[in-house]
Amino acid sequence: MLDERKQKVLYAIIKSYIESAEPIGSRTLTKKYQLGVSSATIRNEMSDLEDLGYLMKTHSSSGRIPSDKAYRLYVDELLKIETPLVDQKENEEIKEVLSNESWDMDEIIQNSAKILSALTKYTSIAATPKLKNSRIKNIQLIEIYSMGVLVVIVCNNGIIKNSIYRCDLDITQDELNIISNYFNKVFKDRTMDEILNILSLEQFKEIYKYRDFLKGLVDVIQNSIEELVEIELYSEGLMNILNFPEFKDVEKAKSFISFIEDKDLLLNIIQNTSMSKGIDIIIGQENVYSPLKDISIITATYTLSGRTIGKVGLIGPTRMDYLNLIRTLQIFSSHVSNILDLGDK
Amino acid sequence: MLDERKQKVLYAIIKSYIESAEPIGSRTLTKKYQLGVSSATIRNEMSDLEDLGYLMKTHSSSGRIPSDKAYRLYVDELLKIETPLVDQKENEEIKEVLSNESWDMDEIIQNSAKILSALTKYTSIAATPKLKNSRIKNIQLIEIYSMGVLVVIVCNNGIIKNSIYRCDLDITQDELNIISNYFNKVFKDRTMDEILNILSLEQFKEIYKYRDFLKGLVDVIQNSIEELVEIELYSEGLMNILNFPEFKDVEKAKSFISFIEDKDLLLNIIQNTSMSKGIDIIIGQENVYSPLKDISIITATYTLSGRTIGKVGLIGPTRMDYLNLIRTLQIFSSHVSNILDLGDK
DNA sequence: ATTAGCACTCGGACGGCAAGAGTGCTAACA
DNA sequence: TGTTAGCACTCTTGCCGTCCGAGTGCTAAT
Repeated sequence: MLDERKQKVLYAIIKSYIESAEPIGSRTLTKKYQLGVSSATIRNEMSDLEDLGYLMKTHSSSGRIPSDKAYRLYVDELLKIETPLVDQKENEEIKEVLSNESWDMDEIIQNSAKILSALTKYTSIAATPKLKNSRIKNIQLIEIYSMGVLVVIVCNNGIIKNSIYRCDLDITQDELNIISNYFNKVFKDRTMDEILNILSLEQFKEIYKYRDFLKGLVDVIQNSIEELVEIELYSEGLMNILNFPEFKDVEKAKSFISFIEDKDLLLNIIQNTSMSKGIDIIIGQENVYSPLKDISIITATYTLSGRTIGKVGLIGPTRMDYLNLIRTLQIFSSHVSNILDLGDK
Repeated sequence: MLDERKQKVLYAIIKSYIESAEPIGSRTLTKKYQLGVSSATIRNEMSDLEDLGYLMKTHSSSGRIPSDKAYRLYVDELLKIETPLVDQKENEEIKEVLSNESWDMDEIIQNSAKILSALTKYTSIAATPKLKNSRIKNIQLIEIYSMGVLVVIVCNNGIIKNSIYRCDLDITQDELNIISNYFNKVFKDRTMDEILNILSLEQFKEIYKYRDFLKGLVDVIQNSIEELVEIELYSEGLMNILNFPEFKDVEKAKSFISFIEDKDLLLNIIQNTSMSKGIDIIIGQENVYSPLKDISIITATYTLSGRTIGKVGLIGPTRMDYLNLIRTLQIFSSHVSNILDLGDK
């Protein structure tokens, strides 16, 4: 464990580096922060901190920059503070901005990413919920003249999915109602996963006379459910990273961007963080994906009726502004959860 | 009008510059292309072309680069060729890639932008149709237990919009059917614009007993239609721009990006191009928006049953590969139109 | 344990210099 | 008269040496 002065020095360096992105030396540090000792003393402390693995030099006579280990110490400290110092103004702002939302869950999540990146000036990501375990609330078939049948699936969490079943068969709305009533009986309170498993023509023996019609319909429903179960990943504010000096080199920027655009990889990484409630942070090389050993990812979960169903996060250089981002993300995820719960009432 | 040799020289310079982004000198030009004369002659021709406004120098002893006027001459020539040399392979490729599409028009347009940027490595944009003049085909109200009423609006061009009307009022599905039948009667064959104008409670005197219920419903319908009438602009492949040497300077890249992100401005610019069928090109300073005097925009229209309803385009440096992009865009827009017409059958 | 002082080390900015690519002009040529 | 070879001149780019400032690490004094 670091003694008090070492920690004070380390935090000062971290803060300075987060601010300026420049290595900092002992003399500048003493001028910027009141540390109560001379630059020579700081010099010794810095040397010790380097031996302990918290600081690094970019070259033999440069100032020091924090290592991943230092950031880890720093954020763990930040996360210990249970109730974050909620900035009332920011709180209201987020609430305000989120409140003009529609009730469509997909839209809420996607917009969340947009708002978050606009608010923080970082790149944001948001993953839609895994719907494996959500249930079908209602399924409706509606005749649309000359086009076919509109299939509307409503889930218990407010998600609505519709698709068109194009068919030439003559079928009346009354008959469609019979079929959809039957579906509702069979699907009632089953999870998506269960439905995918049992979905086949044999299930519908009792309405066998519609089998020609059902044949195609079952496919349409299956496709719809598969799309619902799929996790979607949105990212916004990609461009924000161009404002960070560490990405002024276009090649670096490009590699960052192709990383973000590889949704599968990204999804994998954030799904692997703990699904427990709260903030999760991956710093630099803690990330298994080596090409991007100098970016950090902060994620928060959002919940629906208490269950964790998705994630929202921010990505930036390891030097990111953890203090403020953690706070923003905490406020944000709780507001999103509230809105989702409201939609589910 | 330019004599044949001048034109030949000019086109060689244009092609070379499109390829390499480097100013080219007389000697290099003669080595690269068989022009049949010596570099000194070319030198004279280049000097003439500069006087005519087709070429520019980056500094007093540099090679020449084409001016906007030169590109204009060049693309006008290209556009004169009525039937483009359709590359059969590319044709098939685009067809293939587009064929896996859903029937949702919004999705088709958005995916078109994605595919186009992936195919060309340029930044693409696509504008959804103006639906002012499309008509409502069908409107349905569906009860969703404990959530309210699902409002489904189907347009004659296959677009479907649904929204939830949250209300606590007790109303049966039979009553909902009465209301939606009434709506269908009133709205039948009216355009969106017309409906927006007449939409008010007074219209529904005959079903006055539902007025409490209708009060909120009318708002929901109005919002839905307003969203349908709005033009949406998608852009994809923003990052592709970073591959062009002219944007290796991060500041330039940022200004390009903020231009693309200003959807209103962009929409304005592409809406102002002629709505006639075919390809439209804005080169450099032809664009009224001065901050980006060195980018070009190529747009093509797509149609639904013969009527032009939207645009799709590509954006890049003025030095963009007009020849191939025009061809790709032509093939592309005709395929998209085909798919839309199919969905409308 | 702390601090002042000093020698030493880098990176970055600046200036000069040579090489390379290009131009414009002139004079000779077919 | 149009074309070409030749030459002087220009401008960019990369390279090299130098200088300066910010930093470190060590030693000796407090």
